[in-house]
Amino acid sequence: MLALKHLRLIEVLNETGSLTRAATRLFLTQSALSHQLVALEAHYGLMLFVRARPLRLTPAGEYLLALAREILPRIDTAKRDLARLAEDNQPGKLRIAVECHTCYDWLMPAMDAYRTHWPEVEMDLVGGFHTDPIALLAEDKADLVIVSEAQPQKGVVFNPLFRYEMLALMATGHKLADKAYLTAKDFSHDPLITYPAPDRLLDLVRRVLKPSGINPERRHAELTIAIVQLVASRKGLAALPAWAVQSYLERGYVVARPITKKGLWSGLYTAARADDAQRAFHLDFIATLQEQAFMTLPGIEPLLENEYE
Amino acid sequence: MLALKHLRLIEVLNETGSLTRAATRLFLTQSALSHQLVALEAHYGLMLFVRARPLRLTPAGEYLLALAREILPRIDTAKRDLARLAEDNQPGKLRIAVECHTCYDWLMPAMDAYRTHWPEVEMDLVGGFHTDPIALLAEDKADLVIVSEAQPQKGVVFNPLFRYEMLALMATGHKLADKAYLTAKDFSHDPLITYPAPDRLLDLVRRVLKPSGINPERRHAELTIAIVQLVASRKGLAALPAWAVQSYLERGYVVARPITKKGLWSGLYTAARADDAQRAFHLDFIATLQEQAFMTLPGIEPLLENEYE
DNA sequence: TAAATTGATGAATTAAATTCATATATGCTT
DNA sequence: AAGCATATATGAATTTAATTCATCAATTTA
Repeated sequence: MLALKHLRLIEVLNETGSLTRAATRLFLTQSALSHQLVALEAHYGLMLFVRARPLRLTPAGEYLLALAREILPRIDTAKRDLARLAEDNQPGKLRIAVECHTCYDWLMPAMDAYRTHWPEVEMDLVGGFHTDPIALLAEDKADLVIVSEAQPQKGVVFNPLFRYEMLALMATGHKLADKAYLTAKDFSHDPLITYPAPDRLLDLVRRVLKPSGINPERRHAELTIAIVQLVASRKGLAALPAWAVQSYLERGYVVARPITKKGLWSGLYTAARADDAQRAFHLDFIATLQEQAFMTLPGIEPLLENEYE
Repeated sequence: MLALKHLRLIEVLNETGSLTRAATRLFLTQSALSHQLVALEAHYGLMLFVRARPLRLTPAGEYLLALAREILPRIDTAKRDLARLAEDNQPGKLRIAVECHTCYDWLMPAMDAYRTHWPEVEMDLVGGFHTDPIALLAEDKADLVIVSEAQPQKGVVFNPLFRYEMLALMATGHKLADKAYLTAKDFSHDPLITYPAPDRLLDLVRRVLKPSGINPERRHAELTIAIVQLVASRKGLAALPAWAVQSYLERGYVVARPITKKGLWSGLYTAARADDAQRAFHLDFIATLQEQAFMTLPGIEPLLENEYE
């Protein structure tokens, strides 16, 4: 009894305040965590969390949280050190190319966290836009690319990061705001405000508008905040990841609606050369990206299976 | 991967130098530990132990040993603290009565170790000899008794500690030393040197000599070393636990032989009042006794099942 | 007040760990 | 160097533990 998984549970449960959200972060079900928690509490005859929403720690729980914060980083460091020992000590390189504009928001903190763990790995961002970013791998101009589709390709390994919902943005009081969700046709009257990227990379255009033969007038902006500002100023509609606009929605700057009845969900993957893809420094970067994403981005979901180290 | 059990394995394996001995200490089979070790090594693509006898740590193994020594005591302390939190904070009392003379050898270090973990528990040794030590529990003169037999009794809970072999001791060159093992008849000619205890507590007499109707002349000594000295001086035979005489055998003072073909094996148990027996401070004392015994006494075996916390 | 979300729970399922049986390796003795 | 004793490795069978599934009860939100 009292295993590392219990310490992880307590740490995540304290952060999320909910078994359901903790389950997402730990790639397990709510039921699994409930069983774990109940078993641990029963074993010591103690309550660890007050059963209210959000879940709050009891003093005994606080004690274990302190233990977790002391022990787990030490264990994680040890795992990395072991992985390093197993490698042939040739330091790795991570030149990262990013397809999606919004990604920078969470990529930066992830890179920061990673740098402290792997100071010897040289990191770089490959700037500029590229029609085929995966080609950068073969050309040896990038070592890791973040893309929105895992198109199987020889010598390239993809790893799922997470999936998220794209929301349609409109000005408050826009007539479309009366609808529960938008369809392709709803986009035909207003200009569409997007990042300056080819249609291929715009999920809304590629997967919803183009199949319906709808091609609205365009207007471009470089930054998320600029797009939101244009929408709020009734210059048109936009489609952005839910996690990128959450804060603007809360403040009431704009209104968001799902796209199509089921919602428009996109995924993100990493792509890398096959030989790099199994090295420890590389796998740990992916793990860090995910951890950071699930920690900071609201409403994202796991994408396929994932192993927690 | 990399769980606390792996750290325990590495710690014990480093101490014992052998999977077989480590398995005894951890109440598992050699096979289980071999699988654990191989799995861990395979996961990180590293060797942790050099496969020679005795098993020796590789640098990666040393790293994990250091980790184990850092982490495990912290975890063990936390377990005790949790148990303490669950109790109603009423400190426990441990008045200990011991039936067997030799037991003091390992009881003292165990009590020392325990005292550092549970400073608030008042410990005492109940001196003198008692015809029925278990009665001391009901009389409230002792809280824990170490006995050699678990005679079911109402209100008394027994816990197995370990089993060990009793060896017959004789002077070097004694004619019985030619035999591979001794039988009851072999004890009829020489005096029998024992602790000053009633026959009921002498396993050799109770289980081997008495059933055969053999009753040799007696001679008593208080201390193990005195008994060994008398045997070496050809004053008679003795029967003592293998772990109590190992060092004398190694130095060639006396010779030891098994008693009966299968060997004469005895067990040790703790006995306590039922209400005490499930309290954390009490269970942890038993765990400490066992840990100390398996750590210091050679040739002892587990007795029935046991849960490692 | 209804609807939605969340946690709890027993049973079924799946996965993991351990044992068993046995082969292979190592070290010691003669 | 051969044989013996002891230790480790390993695949398969078994057991045990953990997770999921399906649902209910409780709580919060609309």
